[in-house]
Amino acid sequence: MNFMEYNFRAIEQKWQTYWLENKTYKTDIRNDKPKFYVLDMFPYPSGAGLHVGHPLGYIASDIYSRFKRQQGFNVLHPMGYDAFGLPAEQYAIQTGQHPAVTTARNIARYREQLDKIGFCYDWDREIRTSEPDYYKWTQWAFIQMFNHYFDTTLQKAQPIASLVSHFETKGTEGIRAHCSEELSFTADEWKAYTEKEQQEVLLNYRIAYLADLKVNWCPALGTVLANDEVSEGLSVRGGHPVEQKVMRQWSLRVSAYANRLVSGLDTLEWTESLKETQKNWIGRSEGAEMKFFLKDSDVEIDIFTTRADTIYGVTFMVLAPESELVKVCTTAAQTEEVEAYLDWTKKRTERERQADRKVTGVFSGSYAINPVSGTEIPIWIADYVLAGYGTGAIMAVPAHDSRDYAFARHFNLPIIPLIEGCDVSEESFDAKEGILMNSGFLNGLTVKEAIQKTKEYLVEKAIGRVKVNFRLRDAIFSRQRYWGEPFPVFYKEGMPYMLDETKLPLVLPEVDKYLPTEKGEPPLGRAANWKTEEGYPLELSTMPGFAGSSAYYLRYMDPGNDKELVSRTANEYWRSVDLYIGGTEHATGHLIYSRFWNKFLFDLGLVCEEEPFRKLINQGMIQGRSNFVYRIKNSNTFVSLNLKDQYETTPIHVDVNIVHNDQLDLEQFRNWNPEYRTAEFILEDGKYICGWAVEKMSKSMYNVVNPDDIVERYGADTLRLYEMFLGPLEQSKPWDTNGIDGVHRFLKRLWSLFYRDGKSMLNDEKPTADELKILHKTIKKITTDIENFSYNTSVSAFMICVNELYSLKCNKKAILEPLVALLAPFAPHIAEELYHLLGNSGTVCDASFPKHNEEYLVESVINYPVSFNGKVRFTMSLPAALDKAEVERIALADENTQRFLNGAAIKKVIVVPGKIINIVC
RNA sequence: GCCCGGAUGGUGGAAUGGUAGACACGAAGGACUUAAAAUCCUUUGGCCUCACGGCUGUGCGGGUUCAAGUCCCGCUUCGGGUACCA
Repeated sequence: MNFMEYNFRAIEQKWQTYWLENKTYKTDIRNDKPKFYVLDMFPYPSGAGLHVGHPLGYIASDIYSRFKRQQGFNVLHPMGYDAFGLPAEQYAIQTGQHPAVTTARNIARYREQLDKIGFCYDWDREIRTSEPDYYKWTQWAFIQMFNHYFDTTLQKAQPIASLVSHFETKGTEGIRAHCSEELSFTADEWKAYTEKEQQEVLLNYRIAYLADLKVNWCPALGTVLANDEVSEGLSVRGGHPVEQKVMRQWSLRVSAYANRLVSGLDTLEWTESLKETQKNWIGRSEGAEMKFFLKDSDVEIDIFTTRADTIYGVTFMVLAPESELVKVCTTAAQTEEVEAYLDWTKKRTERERQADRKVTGVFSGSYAINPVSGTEIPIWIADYVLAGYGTGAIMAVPAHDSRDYAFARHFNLPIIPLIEGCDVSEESFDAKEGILMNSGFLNGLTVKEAIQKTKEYLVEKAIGRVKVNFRLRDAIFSRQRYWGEPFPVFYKEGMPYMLDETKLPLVLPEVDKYLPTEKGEPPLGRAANWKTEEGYPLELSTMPGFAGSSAYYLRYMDPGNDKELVSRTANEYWRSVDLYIGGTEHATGHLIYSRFWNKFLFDLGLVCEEEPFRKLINQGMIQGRSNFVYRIKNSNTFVSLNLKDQYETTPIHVDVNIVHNDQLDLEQFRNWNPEYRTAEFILEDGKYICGWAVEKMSKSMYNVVNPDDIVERYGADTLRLYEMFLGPLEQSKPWDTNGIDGVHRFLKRLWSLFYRDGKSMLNDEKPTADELKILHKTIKKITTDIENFSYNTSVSAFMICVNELYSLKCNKKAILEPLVALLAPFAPHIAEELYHLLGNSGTVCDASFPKHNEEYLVESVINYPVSFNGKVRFTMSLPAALDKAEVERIALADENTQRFLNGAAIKKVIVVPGKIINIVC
């Protein structure tokens, strides 16, 4: 097939068909090649389809995959769908349409859009989390978590059976297991427990466990949510209010892995900011746990503090309203007041509590004794102390903690400063610096020394211990929804049991409606025969969104395996993801859960790498760029941007797809909306220029750009190059179609080096030194740019290269052939066409990636800028071979130098060979 | 509040401490064309100058250096994350 001009539609269609028919992107284990695993965060297939923001990361990973393949790696680059989720279910509730139907339709649409962009995915490995043969392994992993506990000494998961045998011989003595609550019983007591009691005890240790928890309940969605699915008291999906509620729910003991989740970060090539986000979320803090005693009683109140050094400044204690000690500490006289306060706090939603930071609290009536100073201090109850963190009780040091300070001021409690020279008359002194005073044996020490000394003292006197606390909470794993993985769980006497693995997958049943039952049970309560063969009822909740995405990268290694999640052979070959590209929004959700899940499987010896994602790149968000027209008040007349100030106008969003380079297509505008059929315009220079603003990309702003439309108009290669040209990959930027003509022009110009006026321009002439220099400079630049994910500068390097070859009228195969191989990762369609035009067969995907030759890059002459006191005045060309002294001598002798010196004395001359000459005078 | 990023022409952006503004868009002028599109050529940070050329310039104020967009200190401001976490 010959093309008169760059006919991208025909070219792209031709090669997409070829790649499909020849299974160009099929991947298998190849022991003769090193592997490389490139992964995109798989999408949730929403009804809206892809907009131009979605492919940004996919294009970046595609370029890298193709690059690695051309360098001789066996590249695994799969794609699939995170197909369970709320939107399909909400849609089902409204329409009665089964979520599987909408999901399948959306996937088909996604696939069609993805195919048009020419990605090198191995679609034979596609997975969908909502397919039973996939979620079988999600259910299977859950069973393993149920059957294991976390040994805190070994810092790894162990079979629950070994815990049971320990209980049988020694009870809880010497148990080092991560648990919800510290238990204590003997072997005999254990044996005396009923089956039900034993099961209840074991739930306290299991990695997947059922417990009564204070959860985030979202009434509008009718389900509980994990902490990362709630932001500022509202659900992340939908923005509905969330309240706190105690419910019996499945949870994953993610917190057991907190230590390893923090330390593992050091082994990863992630950005510092992402590691920092995870560290903050996990929230490791080193401190001390300390025992206070209730006055005249042996009731013990444990507190956690990171400022053990401030012990002499404790002037009161505070309990969280939910603390079990509240009842114990409340005196008869205070009961009424305390109960009124508890009632009030219970009614407050999380959102109200966060929005309204008024100081509130109530005195319990009791006093505690400071274990170090022996001072008597009042015990208060206040909701600024959280039940879920530390021990739910604090020692308050108003002089050195701003929250305690506000509280002390409000209730007129004493404030004792402990740092020499600090001023606490207006605010607390929170900094961890200074010299201690008013602090008994700690006086004269620095804060750091005092913290250490206090910790030693606590241990010595047995009134406390060194403790590391984590902010990370266990992940709530139940959702009261339909469209998710069913739990492989049945109930016997109210206790949960796992289905036998041979019964997996437990397939999601049909229901008549996707709503809770009349009794308020989740939708699965509507399913007929939702019980085991033996008649035991099955779990009614389903798993959350992150369940299916937690181990999907493993499944891609061996997607068809019906015996195992992944075979040992496949896992040992592909190991872990070498490059993972996706958005930062998953920093505290998916990326924590996946790491946890993988570490658990690693502990069981089922996967060979402890960390799933070695290198991770976050592509920036593509924001919308909206266009506006300006309607003159009370008329149907629109005035162009630069004339609008002469009138009283209202800005109106206009569909960006009928605006080109900020110029409105008047005809399309009139047809866009019947209201504008009769619109009149006041133009500038015969054009209507629109205003613009950067906003979120959304339908209501009419700024959604569909990649299909871009492909239709310019071709996939232009879309790919343009998305990369837009700016640095990791930076957020607005989508702005202005400028796309530039990269399209580049491809046309490249084409014209090969083919012009209907005939081939190619020749076999020997390249000149200049041409070789252009080529090799480009090879070098592109190679380092790809390795640094600096794709925007790659595209400009290609433009420079083609512009230079164009002005040299270079149509030599010897230059153009390597150039095509170099461009192939970025613009595979045109590269494939040109590769064949050059007489090659097979696919450009296997053309080896060119290597630059430094010999061609040697400069013989250098254009030295000569500056005086750092200010450049003129340049001079000198042979590159000259050494420092010679350059200096020639430069000083130059008449220009004498002119700019103008008689001044030279103090110093700096010569950086190959760079610059600077004369100080 | 705390943590992490940014701030460079009309616009997107380039620049291992070494000629700021590469590359591209837009704009202006020109060639070709009946015209448009496409293509090609020229100019394009600001100010002064007929010109040669000069001055100025990377959010603000200091500093280090022969030399700072780049390093250090102090601010302003815009994003993102996170929060009564003791």
